[in-house]
Amino acid sequence: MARSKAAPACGCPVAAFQKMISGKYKLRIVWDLKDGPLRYGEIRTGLLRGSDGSAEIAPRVLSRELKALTESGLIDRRDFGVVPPKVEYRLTRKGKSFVPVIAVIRNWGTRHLAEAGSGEGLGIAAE
Amino acid sequence: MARSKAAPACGCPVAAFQKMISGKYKLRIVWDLKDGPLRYGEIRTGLLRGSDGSAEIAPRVLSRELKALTESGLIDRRDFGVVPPKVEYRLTRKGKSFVPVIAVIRNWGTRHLAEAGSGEGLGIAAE
DNA sequence: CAGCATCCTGCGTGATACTG
DNA sequence: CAGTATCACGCAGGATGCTG
Repeated sequence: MARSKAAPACGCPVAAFQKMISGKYKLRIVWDLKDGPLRYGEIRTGLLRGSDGSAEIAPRVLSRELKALTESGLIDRRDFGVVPPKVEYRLTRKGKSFVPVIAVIRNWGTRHLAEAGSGEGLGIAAE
Repeated sequence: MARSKAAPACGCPVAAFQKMISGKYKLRIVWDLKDGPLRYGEIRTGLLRGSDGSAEIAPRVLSRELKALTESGLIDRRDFGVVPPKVEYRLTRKGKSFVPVIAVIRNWGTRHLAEAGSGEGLGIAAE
């Protein structure tokens, strides 16, 4: 099965998936975005909940994750271009279709890892 | 830093999930194991299919992934202790419960990433 | 407020050689 | 056959400081 040329060698959706969500925050970001658009700062704040409180997220990191997600087509960047900068990130259609997948993961994790509901409030996988 | 606490701070199953499958081959390994136990060499060979043919997998890497998966409780190591070494790896109960999750991932990936049918044959998410 | 520029570090990953 | 040992490298990711 000669593969195309530039086509990544993965050959398996799983590899692409792993690459797409590589990074500590990507899944969290998508998940947090499921309830609606969020601003940069809101995402950042949301990421801090449930994490080690002491660790602030480097802008560089978050920025990169956001950009990667955008280029992956999971989220969409909306720049309002106003004086006090305002940028919102929202899920694309593709991103929304990905939410259930994360739900499955969370569900499994909750059952088999028993990682405590904790920080999330209670919006675990119930909705 | 200081993440060796008993109670992980993540607060979210997703983080644990990511950590558990961190590594390029872990998901592939579990997936390949779904059809039954495999020996070290078989896993290695199986991993090469669909990958860049040129890249051999370093034993050190595979070994570590296997060990990590074992410690994660997803797979079980069975050493026959015979002269020509023979070791089989098989999914644990937990590992088997994880297969459907991978199936969902593969399913999503196949639809939204259209990453080619892969070399997996076609037993995508059907079983 | 929402980023980008720069430096630095740990570890995941690959390659090679050796052993039980 | 099934690993372990060692060396080296690239990149994710954290910490600061600065800008439009």
